[in-house]
Amino acid sequence: MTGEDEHEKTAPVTTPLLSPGERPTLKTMSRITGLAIATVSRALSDAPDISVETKRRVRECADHIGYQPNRAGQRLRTGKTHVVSLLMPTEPDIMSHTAQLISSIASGLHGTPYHLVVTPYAPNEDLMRPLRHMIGTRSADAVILNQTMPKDPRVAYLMERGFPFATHGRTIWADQHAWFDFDNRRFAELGIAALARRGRRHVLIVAPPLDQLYGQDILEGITKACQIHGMTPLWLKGATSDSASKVIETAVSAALEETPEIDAILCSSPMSAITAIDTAEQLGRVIGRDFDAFAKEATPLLTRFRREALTLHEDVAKAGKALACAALQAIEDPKGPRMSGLDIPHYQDPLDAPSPDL
Amino acid sequence: MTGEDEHEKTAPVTTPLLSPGERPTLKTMSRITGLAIATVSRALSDAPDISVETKRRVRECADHIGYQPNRAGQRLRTGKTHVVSLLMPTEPDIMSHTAQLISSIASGLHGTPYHLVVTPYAPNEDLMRPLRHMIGTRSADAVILNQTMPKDPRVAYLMERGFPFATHGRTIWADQHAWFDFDNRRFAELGIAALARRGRRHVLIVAPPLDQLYGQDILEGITKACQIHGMTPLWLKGATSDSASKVIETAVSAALEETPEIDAILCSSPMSAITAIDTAEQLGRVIGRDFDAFAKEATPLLTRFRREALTLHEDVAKAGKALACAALQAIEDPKGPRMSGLDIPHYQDPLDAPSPDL
DNA sequence: CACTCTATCTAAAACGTTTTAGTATCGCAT
DNA sequence: ATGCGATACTAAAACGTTTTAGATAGAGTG
Repeated sequence: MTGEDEHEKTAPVTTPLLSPGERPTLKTMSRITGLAIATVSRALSDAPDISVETKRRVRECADHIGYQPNRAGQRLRTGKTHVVSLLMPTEPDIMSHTAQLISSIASGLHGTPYHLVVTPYAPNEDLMRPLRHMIGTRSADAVILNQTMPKDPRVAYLMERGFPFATHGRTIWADQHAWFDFDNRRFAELGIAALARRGRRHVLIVAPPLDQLYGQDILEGITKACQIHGMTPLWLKGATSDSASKVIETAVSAALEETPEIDAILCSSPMSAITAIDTAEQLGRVIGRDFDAFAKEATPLLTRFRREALTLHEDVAKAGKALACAALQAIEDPKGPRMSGLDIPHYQDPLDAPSPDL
Repeated sequence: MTGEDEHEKTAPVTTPLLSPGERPTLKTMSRITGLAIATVSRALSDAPDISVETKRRVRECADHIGYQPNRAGQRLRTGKTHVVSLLMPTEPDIMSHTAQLISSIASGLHGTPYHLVVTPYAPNEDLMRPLRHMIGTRSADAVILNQTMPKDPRVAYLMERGFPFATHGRTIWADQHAWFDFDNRRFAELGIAALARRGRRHVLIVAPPLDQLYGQDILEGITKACQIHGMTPLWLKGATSDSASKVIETAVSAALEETPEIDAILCSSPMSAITAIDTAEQLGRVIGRDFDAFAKEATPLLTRFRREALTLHEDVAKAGKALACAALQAIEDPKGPRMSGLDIPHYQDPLDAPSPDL
């Protein structure tokens, strides 16, 4: 506390407590404190036959060097895995994006000795905490992140530590790490094109939040496609595609009244599309007649609830497989080439489809 | 092959290969084959300096006693955890039942040394395989099952082995193991009561599949409640609540034409409810005027898409927490009291609610 | 025969932890 | 002095695996 590292004579040339790459273990602390490994262990587990002073010292040392017990050692010794397993059928039912992603990543790991641990964190929580804990306890060989932001601090942290990982969604460092993403620029182009084909000219855009890279891609794709197809984009104000449905409703309602010539809606999420369509219909507009709507969806939500809507399927299962594969590859060769890919969407326009039997 | 255990003199009084509770390890096989542990290990990993004959013998022995490597040992030695971690935000968005369950179980484990591994399996796959593998490799201390059937063979297996577990949904052995379930009998009663209050008399029941216990509860609940409220239940034929929407559509359509006096629909899933409502409306009936619909849902699907429908919320997050807790308790004391609980639903009828501002 | 080579196997160490059995020290009653 | 019982610590074993550095033996070579 009193002196920094200014003059060396005060400190009795302590051997460096922790050599650079060394992971702190009980042995490390035993060396530092001069106590036996057993004593250190028992001190940390608050055993009754360790003096309070020793416990204090050990705990201080542990805090200082950032000791976290090695799970494998504990497991081997105690026979406890500290794992609870949830068996889950991979049903092709209406699983949300997340569930489907989990399921397909785990499936992608099938046949390898790896399995998938799910670590949820509250949205308002420190993003880094679960990551630090995972790396600290060495409880995984790789990590998969989703909902990555352009300058995601987690990605920066992982790259800096050289820890294997893959992201669902790109970052600004996309050329330096493994990722998988959906080609949202293409999605935007396909959407605008499909709406233009139906003779629509004024499209209301329910845009995604712009803090993730895909939002910007959609923005650019739409802008470009609108120029090509001679359409006028109208960006929804005051709401994004993941706003609460009430908020979207209000915003769409206002937009439609302000700009009555709107004859198309393009949404980046099925939920917002449903809300937008409902709102338009409540204002007396009929889908398919007065306007058309285009949106992407990971699970057949819109397809089922609003058959009139034009939908583009986002293949989450494919993303899961790819991410599993990328994670394995990153483990195998952390310095090696990074697997990544854009999933180019394919849109089959109902106009071109063989007429359904309805 | 030639002789069974008829006369003992043929076999040179082999010590029992595997004592009763013993888990086969490399040491076991070393003892059996007379080879060194190292040799056994290297034979299994197909090392180049082991003779083919030895490899054959070792592999045979391994198959015979059902050897599966201990993950903790491997992890400790190699430093590889064989875990890939997926970081997942616990967003309160429209997560499906499954995703929400996963998320809440994992949250329930927060603060304990346990974490959640998700093991998906294909619906057509052998139900027991993932379970056997998990127990075989000792890769978990407890398991949580969902979608349990009344006589679920997995439950029988786990009880027989004395392996800690908890189920989402009851079985016929519910008094002997930890479980958490939703009170579907009560759901049925509440639904019938709510429909009766609206003056409905002929209710079409889109029943759940009856291979799970909850289906039978709903059945009984409805039967009893209909008697009390003087309602006539009409069981949908040819489809259950998890049939494909086309199937439900056809069945509901047929039912409505055959029995025009139907003025209510009760569904055990939101998806089937949406389909049923749509079908009824396509036949010219208006919800709220000509009929009412009641369904339960885990995520606000129906609530968002069909606000006129009456919905009962099934609290999956609560189930997740309870299951996590039950699993931990089962680990702690496998012989101890089993935690279990019925989640009694509470229904707030919109008729009683303070009038909304719409 | 001695020497080297190769093929096959083994002993032992190591990973990090927890726990068992024990040692040393001291005060205190015999 | 001797024995006894705490108290506070430690040495060593064990968990199951993989890997390193030999060991053994037989074959081929000079």
